[in-house]
Order: sequence, then C-alpha cells, then structure tokens
Amino acid sequence: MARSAEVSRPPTMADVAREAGVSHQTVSRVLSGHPHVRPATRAQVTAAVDRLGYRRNPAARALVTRRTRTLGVIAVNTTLYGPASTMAGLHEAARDEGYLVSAVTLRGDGRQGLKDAVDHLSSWGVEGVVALTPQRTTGQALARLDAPFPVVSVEGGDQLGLPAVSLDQERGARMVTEHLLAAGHATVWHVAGPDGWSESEARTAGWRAVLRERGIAAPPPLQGDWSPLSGYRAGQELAGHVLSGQGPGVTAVFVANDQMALGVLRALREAGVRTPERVAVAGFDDIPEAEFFPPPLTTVRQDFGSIGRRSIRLLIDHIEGRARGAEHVLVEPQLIVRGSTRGVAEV
Amino acid sequence: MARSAEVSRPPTMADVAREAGVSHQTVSRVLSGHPHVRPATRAQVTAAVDRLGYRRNPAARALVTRRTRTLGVIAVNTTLYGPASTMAGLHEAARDEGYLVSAVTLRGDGRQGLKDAVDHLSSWGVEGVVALTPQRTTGQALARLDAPFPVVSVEGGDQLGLPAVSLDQERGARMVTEHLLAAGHATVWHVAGPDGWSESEARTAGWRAVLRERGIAAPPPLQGDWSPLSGYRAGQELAGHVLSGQGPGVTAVFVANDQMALGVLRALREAGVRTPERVAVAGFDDIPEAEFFPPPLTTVRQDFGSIGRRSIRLLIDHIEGRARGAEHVLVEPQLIVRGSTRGVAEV
DNA sequence: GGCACGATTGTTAGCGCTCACACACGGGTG
DNA sequence: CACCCGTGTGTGAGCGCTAACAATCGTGCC
Repeated sequence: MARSAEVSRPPTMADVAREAGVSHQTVSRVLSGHPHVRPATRAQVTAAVDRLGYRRNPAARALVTRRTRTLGVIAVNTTLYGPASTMAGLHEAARDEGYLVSAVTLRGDGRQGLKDAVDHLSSWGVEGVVALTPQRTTGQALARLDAPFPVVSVEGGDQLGLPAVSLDQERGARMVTEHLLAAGHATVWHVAGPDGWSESEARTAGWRAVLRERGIAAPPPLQGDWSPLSGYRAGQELAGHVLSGQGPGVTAVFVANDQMALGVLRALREAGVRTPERVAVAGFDDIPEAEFFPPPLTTVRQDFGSIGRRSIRLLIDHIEGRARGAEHVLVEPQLIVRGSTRGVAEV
Repeated sequence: MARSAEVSRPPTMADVAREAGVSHQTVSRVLSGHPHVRPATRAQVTAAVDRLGYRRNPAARALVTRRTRTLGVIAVNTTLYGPASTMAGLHEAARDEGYLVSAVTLRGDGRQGLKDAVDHLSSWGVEGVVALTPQRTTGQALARLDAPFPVVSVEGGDQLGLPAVSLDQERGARMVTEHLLAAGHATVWHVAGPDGWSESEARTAGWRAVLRERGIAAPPPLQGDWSPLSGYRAGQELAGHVLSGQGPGVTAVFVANDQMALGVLRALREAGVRTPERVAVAGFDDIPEAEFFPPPLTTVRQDFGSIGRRSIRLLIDHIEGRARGAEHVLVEPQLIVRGSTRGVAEV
C-alpha cells in the first residue's frame, strides 16, 4: 500500500495510472470494460486498483457523462404492507439495473407537497421518478407537473397521460364478487375504500359491474378509509342489518382491503354474527396476516413486488429511450380462497 | 424565456451570471446564502435563476466539495411493519437535514450479501450508512467490514463497537411480564423469536430476568420465527398444555411479536381456549392490526419512526464530526394494555 | 517493400461548480 | 491625509473523470 504520501485522500484514477504504469485513460478503459485493451495491461490495472483500493468517483463521472444513474420514488404512506412491498420490488429491480433509488414521502397535501418532493429529488439529479400516488388529485397534480424527466405512475388511475403500472383492480374485484355469487349468495354487499382513491374506485366499479351484468341490484356500498377501525364501524352497520333482518339480506360482503376486513370481522363477531356461516367476508390485498384472521380471509392477492419491478423497468425504458408514450402495464390479480367465504366454519 | 440558443441543455451557472450581469461566483454566493451580497444583486440573480429555471448541478458540486450529501440504508426485510416504519422515519429525518437517502435490501446471507450492499452504496459515494441488521451474525459482519464511512447500527445488538440506536427491548419485555404477573398470573409463558436475532434474545432476556427476580420458575420458552404460522404452531402446543392440565398452568403468554401472537390467538381459539379468560396473551410491536385482533392485543409499542429519526441524526453527527465513538441510543418502549390481558372479555 | 488498417495506448480538453485569492470601494481612525 | 479594515465583487485554478482525437505499433496484402 506504499504510495506517495498525500494526507489521506482517496486515490484517484491518476494514482492508479501511475501505480500501473499506464495512462489514466487506460485505467478508465479497463474500468468501463472497453474492448481494445491488451489482457496484460488490463491485469496490471486491475492489480493496481486492488492494491490501492481505488473506486471511481461517481460525482466526476456524473459530471462528464451527464448521467447520475439515480432514480426517485415518491410515495404516500410507505409503512403499509402494499406500498412497502412495492418499494422493495422497486429497489431490487433498480439495483439490478445498476441504478440507485431514493425515496421521498409526500408530506402535506397534493400540489405543494408533490412539488417539494419532486424538487428535492430533482436537486439530486434523478433521471426519472416512480410515483405511488393512489389518490386521484395527487395523480392529476403529478400529470400536470411537467417534470424535466420521465415519470411512471403506479396505481395512479388511468387517465393521466403518464406511463403507468397497476394491478388490474377491477378484475380483482370481479373475481371476488363472482366467487361470492357462485357460492350461492343472492347479492354481495361492499365496504368501499375512501373516495378519490383510484384503487377504491376501481374495486367498487368491478363489484358493481358484476352485479349489473347479472341483473342483481347492488346494495348501497358502505365506506371506510382503509383502516381497521373504519372497517369495524362498517361491520357494526352490517351486523345491524343482519340482526334486524331488514332490506336485502346481508350474507356476503366484499371489503375493499384486508385491514378493513379485519375490522368488519371483529364487529360481526362482537354482534354474534358468525363468519362464514351467517355472513361470508372477503378482502383485498392478501396481507401476511390475512391467513390468520378469524376466520382466515378470502382475498385478492396483489403481487406488489412485481408491480415495483415492472415500474422500474418501464421507467428505465423511458430514460434510456427504449419506450415513449403513456402505455399502461396491468398486473394480474389472484383470488385466494380461504375460510371466510367457505361453507364450512374454519374456526 | 428567450435565451441564447443552445440545443436544449440545462442552463449553467454561467448562463445565469450572463443573464443577471454578474460573475458566476456571485451567482454561487447567492445560491449558497453567502452573507456579503448586496440585496439588489441578490434580487437580480434570483430573478435570473427563476427566468432560466436554473438548478445547480449536484454532480459538479459534489466533485468540488467532496460531499455528496447522500446516505445509505441497508435493511433485510423492509416489507414488515417495523422496518418499513423505521425507514419512513429515516427518510423523513434525512430529507429535513438536506440529505438524500438510498436503501438497499440485503440479498443472500451474511458476509457476501452485506459486502455487495455496501459496495453498491459505496460506488454512489454515500457518506454514511444506517444498517438495520437485527441478526447477530449480520451485525458482526458489519462491524468487521471496516467501511470507509460511518455506520450506525439499528437493533443490531450491543457489542458491535458501532454507534447504535435501538428500542430498549429488554425493558419492554420486562414491562409486559410484570404487567401479567401483576394481574395475578402465577407465571408467564413465552413464545420467543428465532435464535440469532438480537431483538429476540433481548425480549427473552427481559422476560427471564423478571421471573428470576421474583423467584418464579420460568417455563420452557417455545420458539417461532416471527411469522403468524409459527405462532399458530406454538399456540397449538400451549393449548395442549392447557387442556391436559399438565405442568405449571398456562394462564399467561408473552409472545415475542404481534404477528406470532395472532397465530397463538387463533390456535387457542380453535382449541376452545378462551382469551383472556382462560389464557392472557400479550405481544410486542403494536402493529396497526393489533388493536383489532380477537381480542385486541396487549403489546409493547415501538416508536419505529423515532428510531429511524434518531439513527439518521446520529449518523449525520458522525459524518459532520459532531460525534465519535460507539454510543448507544436507547428508545423507550410503551406498554399498551388491551383486552387480551384484561380480566374481562372484550369480545 | 510499402501502405492500409485495426489494435492499443496516450494527450488534450472540458463537464459545472466552489475555493482561494485579488481587487475596488467607502468610511472610520490616528 | 495616509492607512486599515470590512464589504462587495471578479478572476483563475482545479475537483476526477470521460470523450474526442492523435499517435504508435504491428500485421497482412498487393
């Protein structure tokens, strides 16, 4: 490791060149895998690199190549299972493609928060952004932002004019609804997610479409905010209907996500309404806990990891000029049938 | 927006200088908030910046300042609630301090995977790393890595010789155990997490310490792997003890995390063992679902967000030379008492 | 035997910014 | 009235790297 005694600055390409007895350009060529380098030279350079523990300075590279190989992610609530899993897929794919990913959580609401987030990423020179903006207004704000780099929208709804990736929410909702009808239920009730969320709206739309197609009247949907508590409240209301025996009978409920379904199950249980014997319940997402709910929850699995990976690939295709336009990648949902909709009690 | 017609390259500081009729140095001064600039000049520069939509090139800055203001995070499984929440806190704090954060998930096991992760971050010039490495071996590998930048360990156990942040796991375990004993239970059973995880070991240690202090024999701990399924299996075993009436009576169980507790609850329910009347159950973490478990789960709340924020601050203190050495920041746990350990059934 | 051409290596110029320094100016001080 | 010092601004020199071009050395072919 003996070398000229600078105080303790990391070695530069020139240091390596000197050590290997070649020019700095040759070092650069070896490091970037340029073809026309004699094997012997290459070996010398590699040895010198190892000896000195040299690493290329990314800032200097970025300065001259105008490529930072850095991507940004904008998300709302990354502590939930879905977004967190999507992020994991995102990071993995980006790393495989040789990019760095940095995430920013949206703070404050819509317009300004979004602009701040984009600015933050922008000031670090990201080459593109994946935005997890499930709320309609945020998606629209995003589309209007006109960022100086490609933006891919994930679960951001349809009409944004941006390249997008999402689960086929409507299809998933149809699958659950059809599953419940096939089990002999006369109709299917629905606990919807909050207004203004594209996922929420697509799931409701899918549910409604199936009922319409079969000429079944859709009961008035209840509404929650994705939280278990809101599901609990909706569940209490449903239990009321069951016990009072009024209106179209409540025998099957499609809840727009698993967390709310947990709340619904609790409310039904507290009211003495047995699941699935008296009321069948299904959710959406397939969070890891769903299999252990009382009873195990029938739900629609979203392959969040795959959504993340697809969106990174789409983004990179745009950055590297292999894609243009606003294509929409749809990921297939999968119905997971468990005890909460089976004829037999599991618990 | 009229300006000299380069093809379409983003404006440089020189462009702004020309536009504002000053030198590039003055622009730099304005942008970095240098004091000795006449207000009028400052205004001209700001106006020119706005007019041109100018942004400083981060690569050029980093090249000369030798500061990338980028941090790395290494984590294992970021899809779980705990790590995901910690990450969120981390990102937030870093953004407030003007740093960019990039995360990398560990792939493969211990040594090599860790080295690859560090290399990846390193090649992007991170100035420091926060490592969420709850497994003992990973933590040790990390300590031995001798990275060229500060590393803060989160929940990585004690003896690593690295600056560290963690929840006071042992204290949390003591709180639950004491809570259960105070409710009149003769002893407390334990479903532990997997071997080799510092959190698992600290929780077991806290539980054992309380029993020892009171001269109570510790029942043999069962063991899971954090998953609901493993909790379910442990729960079946416990249910067996309860029903057979053998050995020291099972009336209270401290489960090392909430997800396993969910499995335990299900197993007990299936075996007809009522909670909390017959057996009280407590968990650890306070995941959002815990409040809606059947019954609502008594647990120890970890303030994951705060853990994330503290670790970023600690890391930045090291980077900026305000701290040295291997101090260990402990975050206080909080006991959350719910129906699963109350004398009265909630459900 | 000379020349074209590909393989291999070196030389030169920046990329866009900050730092160190120089310079100009004005008002107080001895 | 010369001098000093603080304020405000400009000039020049790189940071460490890649891209473009230039130079050198063979080798095969006519």
